[in-house]
Amino acid sequence: MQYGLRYAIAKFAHQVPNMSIVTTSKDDARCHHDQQISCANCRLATICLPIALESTDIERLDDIIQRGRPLHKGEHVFRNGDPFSAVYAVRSGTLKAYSLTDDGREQVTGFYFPGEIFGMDGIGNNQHVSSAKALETSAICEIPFERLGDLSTRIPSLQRHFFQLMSQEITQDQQLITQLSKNSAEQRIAALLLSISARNTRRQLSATRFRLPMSRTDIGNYLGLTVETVSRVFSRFQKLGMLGVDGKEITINDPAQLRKISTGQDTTG
Amino acid sequence: MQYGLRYAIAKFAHQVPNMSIVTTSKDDARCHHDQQISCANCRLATICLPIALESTDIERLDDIIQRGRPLHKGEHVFRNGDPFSAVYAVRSGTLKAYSLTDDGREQVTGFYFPGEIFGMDGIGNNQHVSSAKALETSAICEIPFERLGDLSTRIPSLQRHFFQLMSQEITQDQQLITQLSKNSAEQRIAALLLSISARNTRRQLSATRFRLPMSRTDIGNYLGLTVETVSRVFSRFQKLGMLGVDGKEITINDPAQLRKISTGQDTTG
DNA sequence: CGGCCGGCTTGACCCACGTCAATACGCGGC
DNA sequence: GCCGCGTATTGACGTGGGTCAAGCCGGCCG
Repeated sequence: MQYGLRYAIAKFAHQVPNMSIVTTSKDDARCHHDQQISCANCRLATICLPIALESTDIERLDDIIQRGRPLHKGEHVFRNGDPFSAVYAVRSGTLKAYSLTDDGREQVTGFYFPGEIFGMDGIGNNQHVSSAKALETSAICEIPFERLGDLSTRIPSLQRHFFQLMSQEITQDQQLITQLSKNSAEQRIAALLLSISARNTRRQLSATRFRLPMSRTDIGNYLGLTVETVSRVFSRFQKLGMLGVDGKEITINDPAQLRKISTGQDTTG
Repeated sequence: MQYGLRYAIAKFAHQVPNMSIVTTSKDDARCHHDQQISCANCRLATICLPIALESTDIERLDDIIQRGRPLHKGEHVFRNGDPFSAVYAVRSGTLKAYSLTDDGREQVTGFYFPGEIFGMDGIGNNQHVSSAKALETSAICEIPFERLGDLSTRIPSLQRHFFQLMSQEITQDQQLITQLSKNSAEQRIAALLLSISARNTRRQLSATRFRLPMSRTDIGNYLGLTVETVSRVFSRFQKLGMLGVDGKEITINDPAQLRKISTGQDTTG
């Protein structure tokens, strides 16, 4: 009940991080107030906080960010209807955001990787209109919004940064809208794989080999497709040689071809 | 070239207005700096600016908002790629936002009615990632973002208001995503009609009789459907008696039934 | 080690919606 | 009033991906 929790193992972090950092371990969980982990030395900060802040400003930011223990797979950060009090940054692991339709079905609205920020949907009416849960063991930073607002009035670049974050979320949503309304199953899946690949690159991970943290069902749900279709497209891509698929382990053999497909410039019948 | 224009006939305005106000007339167009139209006396302000501001604060806001002449049907406010410098509020008329896919097709991402704010997509990377054009003769208010940011640091409630606006845009986009990925043509169209009806209500216009400002093509594009499907659904709804359709003039005869359809609770075969 | 359960794959079938095409409507211009 | 063109309607037909129904694989627990 209540919120999910406020499990922030470390400090700030945001839109696509730098490095996967140590995976959430017990050691991290022990971190406390005086720990070495802070925005100032977080390796995700270059992505999460790409703004020039005075070190005193970073300290102020550090002060408001909450820590906590790691989330286990399936645990919620917040649920639809919870009062809104904070936005969150992924430090490690992966989360998904989703909402429920009136008839109770789930709609996945996004996947969040280390360095990315989520939970901004709740600002509008002071309560979350979606839920967020961990797809695997994850660690997050909680950024209380009220205090962030206060801080923003004193640090204009921080305010601008948050406007940018929200604007990016809007842009992403609109890209998904275009996908859903115009593109075929193959195009959507190619685009998602490329998106994950790009986000890995920014975290300095491999762009061509990675493990999908989400299930086929989640992928289908996110892209407006059924599990069966997702599975079939994966098989087709593999058969064509552009993709290696071994369960959740993905190898992109032919990024160029994948890009062609995603943009509809594919010539291969 | 350049921006579209910066045609703001009046002052502020935002998320769904209060009243349709005088339609854009030559008289409005003559309004100048010292004119009676300001945020303080704009009838849309209760919707556009639902925050308590000191009158001195309203004056400051007034000072930064640009005026201009009305836009004609088809004119752009901004285009994809234009540098971002302002957000806009609809004062009268209707506009659509859209982007182009890589292969040049249009994707309508939203319709904007009097009192609603648009153009926030550009904040993220300082340039617009969509275009906005007038569907009919319209008047808008331009709110230079840089100065708005400065002002927000001095008026915290204004900052919060803009965070809320952007959050609402995110929520709306996510609702559309759900529509596109889960709902049938009939459900999507029923939902759009109800949305327009609700927005009319907030402007104190009729909830059951109105003129659609956009073409069937735009509706289809927005909802991820073809013109033909839109037309067929309209005909079907009319045949079933729940809707009166006369070109762009719409009469909702059975809102309850429409609501049932939009939420998938329809029983009628 | 074996059995169970949840997630994934594959096949056969079907239907909502897209495509193509013909026709009708409505509005502005002359 | 008539012409012309863009927008809307309607019909006939095809298909991408949904639905239903079997398997299958792999991890976990006893």
